[in-house]
Amino acid sequence: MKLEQAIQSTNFKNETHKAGLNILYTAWWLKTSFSQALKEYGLTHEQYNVLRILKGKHPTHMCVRDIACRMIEKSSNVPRIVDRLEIKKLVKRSVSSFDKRETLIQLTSAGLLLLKVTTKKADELFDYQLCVTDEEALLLNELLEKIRLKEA
Amino acid sequence: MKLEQAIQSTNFKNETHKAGLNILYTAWWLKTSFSQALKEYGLTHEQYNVLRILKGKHPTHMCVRDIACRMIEKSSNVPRIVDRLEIKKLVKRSVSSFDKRETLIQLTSAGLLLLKVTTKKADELFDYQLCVTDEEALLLNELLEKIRLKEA
DNA sequence: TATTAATACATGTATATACAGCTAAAAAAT
DNA sequence: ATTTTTTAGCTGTATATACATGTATTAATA
Repeated sequence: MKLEQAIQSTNFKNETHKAGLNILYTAWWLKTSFSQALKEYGLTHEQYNVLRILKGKHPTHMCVRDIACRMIEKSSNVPRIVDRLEIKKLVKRSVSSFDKRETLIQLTSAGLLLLKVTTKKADELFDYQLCVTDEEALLLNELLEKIRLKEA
Repeated sequence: MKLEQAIQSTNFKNETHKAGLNILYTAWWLKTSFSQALKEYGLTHEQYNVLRILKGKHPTHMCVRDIACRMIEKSSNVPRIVDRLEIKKLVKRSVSSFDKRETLIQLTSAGLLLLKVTTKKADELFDYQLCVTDEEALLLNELLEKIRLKEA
């Protein structure tokens, strides 16, 4: 669907302005598809993101700060997301003995198992849902990284 | 900043997978910059979006459903966003005489004035912040619309 | 016409974002 | 060694998303 149909608007200030809205809309669309796929496993895409990040270090734990700086949305409230995951027994909290301020988070075996299933599902979704060739994806990545040049 | 730095990850399944994450991250970055700019006017970007949509029909009113289908994020809860705008006296609610189920929303003069100021600011931000040429923006738009081909 | 279905919006709940403030612990400074 | 500053994570509040349900009104149907 063209952006014009999606948001029922035709007068964009210029092509760059339209690109901004197009990025926002595409992100919403992608996030929604993704959330749908995770729904049957009782995970939100933020919870899934935290589990994925933890898997990168498994079986070692990670502190909250290290998880936070790997999140796609930097203003995510990681302690609260971990709360939800802990209730579902997908992760385990412990206090660091090196630095008692730090909370260490670790995947449980249930978390690891659920992650295995959902990762397969999520990867399939990405491959199926995103209609671009590798070359186009590469070009898209270059353009997105260029558009963000004025990043703080 | 490269995506790899932004989310401290290097092993993407493939270029398309990376593009998906890149879109999500870029959208977050853009939304954040945008919200920052609107902050001094006490508006969230969703509230701004509703005001912009209303302006398209001003001085005529619009019903909630028509606003909703023009929102970038389709699952936005428009009645609640209108609540906030109404408290700030930026919009006015009234009941349709044709169909008493419909709530009609209209910009107030205060809303119109605030929109004038914030639109200038927002447009400047877009032009300044997004580092692409018109040709690149056009290409980006084509790629984003292609990637969404499997849209429901 | 009376009943049923559909529509428009409001409202409730769980989760998340955005951001400020708090507490405890560690690091730095005096 | 004591005080101050910084850091890490938790908690509170306002707003938003995602989704389900409720209520009034209109449209459709028997």
